[in-house]
Amino acid sequence: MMAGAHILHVDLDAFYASVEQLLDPSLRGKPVLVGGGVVLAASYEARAYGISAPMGVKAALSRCPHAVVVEGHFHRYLDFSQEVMDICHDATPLVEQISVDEAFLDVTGTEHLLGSPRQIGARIRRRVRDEVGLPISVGIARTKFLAKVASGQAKPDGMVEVDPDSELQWLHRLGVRVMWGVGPVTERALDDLGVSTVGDLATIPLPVLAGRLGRATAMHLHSLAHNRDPRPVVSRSPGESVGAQSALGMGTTDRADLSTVLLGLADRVSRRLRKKQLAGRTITVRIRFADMSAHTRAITLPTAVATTAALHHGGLPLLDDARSEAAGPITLVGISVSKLERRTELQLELPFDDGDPIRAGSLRGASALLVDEQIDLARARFGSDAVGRASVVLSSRPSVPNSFRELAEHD
DNA sequence: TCTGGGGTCCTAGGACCC
DNA sequence: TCTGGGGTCCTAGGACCC
Repeated sequence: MMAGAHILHVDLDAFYASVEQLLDPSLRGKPVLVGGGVVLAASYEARAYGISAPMGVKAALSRCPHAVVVEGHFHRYLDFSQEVMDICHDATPLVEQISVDEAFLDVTGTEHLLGSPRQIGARIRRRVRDEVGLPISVGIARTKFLAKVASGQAKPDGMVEVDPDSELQWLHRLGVRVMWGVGPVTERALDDLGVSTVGDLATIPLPVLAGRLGRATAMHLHSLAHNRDPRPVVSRSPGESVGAQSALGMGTTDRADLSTVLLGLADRVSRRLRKKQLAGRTITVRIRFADMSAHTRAITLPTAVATTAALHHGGLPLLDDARSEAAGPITLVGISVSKLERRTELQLELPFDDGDPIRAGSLRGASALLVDEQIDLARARFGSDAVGRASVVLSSRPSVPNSFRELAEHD
């Protein structure tokens, strides 16, 4: 990193749980769990009992019987997130949002205008607390890695600035789990090498590390342990895949049930693709058996697709194939689309009852709204399985009819 | 503690091309 | 009939993150 860079990492504390406490004052000061089967977020009051995501709610309640479990207002979370990101953008245009509740800010060179990084961080924390109502922690350092670790050390509701003159001393005393890229498996592998702190890690020669962890992981961790992190803060790319998945409780072996689940997921994914005006060439289906073993199948198509029917039609054979890996109930089904392309045209298949059961084709992309209206229209006419029936018709035909323009003209 | 839903990145092998 | 070295694309699995 160039000397003198000033990077902030901002991280909302227990985000979902904090929003719930904001929306319902009776939850404030209490242990709050957001989630259903598993804990998605736990308030700090709950964390004091050793609860953390993704622990099962039952297990969490056995540790803290008086914890309050709430389902969560997931649509609201995005709004709160956006308000916070807007505040960040007031400090610098160079904001890299890395998830719903975190971002990096590069404030290098804004000192004259806005004050020191510490003053900027303090102002962001104050504004988020006063204007949004949420606690947020801030880490300040010369690199993204150190800033991220610092915000972790600052939690909850604090701010930590890493002194540029003593970065290594500060970093090396910490446990390796603070590093991005070290999870349970890597932590165990490092433990076998006698490594428990970042300082320990820095003493291990790169070839030894690579032999144990693989080349890329080794180089990554080796660099970070030696405080080398040249990654710049960049405004976020559009994303590389869109997916949806659903856990099925006890699971099922029934193919019709699985097909229905897949259809629902395909519909969710296709709606999001259309909203972003994206389509993808690779469809990946993922399943899980009761023993948690996971299997995936993928296919890459010659052209990008974005419709429910196309995803369902493409994904069902993949699901069938993945199922052959083992016997027993499927406990999770997921589908995702990658190799995304920006679309100027949107595809659509709809069933009709005028003798010709289906028309399919493309529509000029500016009318994403129109497409959603068309699908809603089809649903209203044919019921919720309209798109499912369309896909059945499609699968019985060798090729997709290509005259949707007619449909657009019909309406 | 028996596990949600959204993602990213890496590895290894195979097919295929020149 | 047997065969190098380099590259790209694809697929399956796995680790990790929030």
